Amino acid sequence: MSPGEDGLIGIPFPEHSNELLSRLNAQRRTGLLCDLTLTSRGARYPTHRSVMAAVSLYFSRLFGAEEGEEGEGHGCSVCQLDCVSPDALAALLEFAYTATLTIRSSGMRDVLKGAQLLGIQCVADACRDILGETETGEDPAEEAERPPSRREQDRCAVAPVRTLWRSPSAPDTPESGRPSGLLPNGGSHWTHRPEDTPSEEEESGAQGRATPQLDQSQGDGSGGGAMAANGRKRKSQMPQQCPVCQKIIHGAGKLPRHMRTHTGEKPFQCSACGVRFTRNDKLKIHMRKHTGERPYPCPSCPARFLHSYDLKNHLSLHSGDRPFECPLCHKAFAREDHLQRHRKGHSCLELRPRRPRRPPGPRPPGAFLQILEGHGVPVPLLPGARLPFPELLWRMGTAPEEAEGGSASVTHRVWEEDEEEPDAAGEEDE
DNA sequence: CTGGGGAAGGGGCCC
DNA sequence: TGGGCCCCTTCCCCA
Repeated sequence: MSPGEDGLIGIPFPEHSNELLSRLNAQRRTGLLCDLTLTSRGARYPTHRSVMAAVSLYFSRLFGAEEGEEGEGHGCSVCQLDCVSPDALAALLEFAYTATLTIRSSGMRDVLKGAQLLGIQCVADACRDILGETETGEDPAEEAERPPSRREQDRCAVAPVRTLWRSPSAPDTPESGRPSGLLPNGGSHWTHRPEDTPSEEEESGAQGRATPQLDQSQGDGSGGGAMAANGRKRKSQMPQQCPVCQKIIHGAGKLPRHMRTHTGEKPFQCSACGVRFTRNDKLKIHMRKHTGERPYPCPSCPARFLHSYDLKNHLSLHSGDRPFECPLCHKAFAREDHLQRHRKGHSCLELRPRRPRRPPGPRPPGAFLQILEGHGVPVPLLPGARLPFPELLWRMGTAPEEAEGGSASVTHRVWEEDEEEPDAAGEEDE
């Protein structure tokens, strides 16, 4: 920079946000600087007010309202949230500090409920997507935007809530400005508890539990790690179910890799250009661009390629092979994805002739949802059936009812026996 | 619309 | 069981 050009220089530290969150999480786990304790049915979760206010609209408003009041202490507060199950609360806290929501499929609904109550919209949206739900009767955005009502909190409590419990020392202050359903307790203790749950004082033995329970046991089998009791050798490629999208991940050690597709975590950074990747092998391939390495030479010409599949595509040009032919217009393509793209176009849809019906009989398991991606063929669903993440299920290649625990509420067929078979069905049997 | 490059994500195999 | 490596499919983007 020349003298006189006193411009601002922005130096990015892409790791900063991750490190910051990681250190806050470490503080939470050790209780360091925690100024807020959330409790749920005996479980205690030390946390930080600032973090909760940042992640939760509910706490944002709660602490915002408190900010304006005088005489309210800012020491260590306790907020009793019996209307959110302990596991769901733990998962939401873990999300707040790690940007990763790790839950069992069986607990999805509790987490959704908790996220709605606490105004953590992104989590609520994700849970609703996975559950295939839409907000019933209300605008989802508005639902997540407003703090939970007293009625909602009552509805979600484990035991029926008849009265709001409050400490005898709690002053008789009006509730205006404070999230409904919570009452102050000495300025720093809000509670909303069922009558039959122990009070904080009674539950002094309850220890803080700030970590999700997923890693403790997968007794419900959703983790796919169950070992046969007969001593038979463990299957080496035990499939595991993603707790977020319910997808079955095949291959030992592949679940953490898959989970990064949800978290967006990209721990592998290119030392040359700073680009980050979710996987080490992708970074390795990327590095070839910097090193100039092209390990896949064409035997017929000087061309060299970064990827083996690039070479494969290239070789088809030499050979002239176009093995992928459109069944409608009979145009041939060297690449399957180009054929798929072609078939998605309108031209073939319009010219599409009626194809013979598939003979009756069982369909291959992998044939389920592929037609969804086909030529705009209407998908006959059973009445009331919904299809969450259709593209996901389509990728899975399994019927929802075949997927373990995933989208269990989705029961539908793709076609009726009397209906015309979609084009893609001819390719399913591969 | 097509050809080609590249990225993303999943599965198989191996250690 | 986790991770590395490789191959594959699919999708996106650009010319």
